[in-house]
Amino acid sequence: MKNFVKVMKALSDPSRVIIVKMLQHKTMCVCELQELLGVSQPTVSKHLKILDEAGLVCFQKEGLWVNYSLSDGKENPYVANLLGNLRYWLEDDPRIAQLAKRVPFVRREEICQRH
Amino acid sequence: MKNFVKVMKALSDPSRVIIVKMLQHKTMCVCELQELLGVSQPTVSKHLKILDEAGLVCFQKEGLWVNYSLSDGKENPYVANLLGNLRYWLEDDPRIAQLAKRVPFVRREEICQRH
DNA sequence: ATACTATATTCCAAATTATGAATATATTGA
DNA sequence: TCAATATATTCATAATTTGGAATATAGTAT
Repeated sequence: MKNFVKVMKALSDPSRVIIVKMLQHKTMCVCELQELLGVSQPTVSKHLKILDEAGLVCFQKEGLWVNYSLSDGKENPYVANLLGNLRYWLEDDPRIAQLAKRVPFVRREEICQRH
Repeated sequence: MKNFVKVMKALSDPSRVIIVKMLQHKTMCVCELQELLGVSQPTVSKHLKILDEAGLVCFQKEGLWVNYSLSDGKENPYVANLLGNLRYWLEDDPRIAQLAKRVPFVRREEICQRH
């Protein structure tokens, strides 16, 4: 129950749903997501932590960058099912469709100082 | 997006998840659910309203009683999918398993004054 | 070591949510 | 019409959540 509710809660916030939908297109670091969503860096970090703790995303450190990607959901049936369905769900959402178009052009080299 | 988040939010609360799991077994009125969950009547009513507005449950009035049952989810893909999966999910949750055993013995005639 | 920078965490205020007591509503039966 | 009752709503309060400013942490390069 606790685990199920944690996954539902994680997907109960539009910003986090958008993060998930964007990560379907590309693994991204915090600053790329920040640029895309237009919110503060701590806000993105906190959303990512909630998604991580629900098992929806995972991350890999690469120097100063932390690359976030979608979890494969192997150890969590709720995650596997929802991430699978979210490939199709919300594709017609205006905001998501609009942001998705920008994903290929969001590049950390152009956002961050160090590169 | 709004609709998706509404469904996720509705399933983000343990009490509401329990209500859904109990309604898998039997259509029940408010007082039966109240008795089963052990919370106040207004609390049950409000949880049911949230579930109703998310499209997860529907109700039918029968005199003073209002019978709640699971929605068929026909007009909502998120609802259809989640209610379908919830037939299997959480079956091994201790609290849910324990409450489910009591469902057949919760009868409005023994709870309510009027019958 | 030191300066720099991407990310995480802390702290706080505003917004939202959950709960129950009190009250209102609606249906029934006399 | 009036009393009784199942459910819904209102109101107040405590708990949780969200977002950003400020700060801490960790990795990099000089």
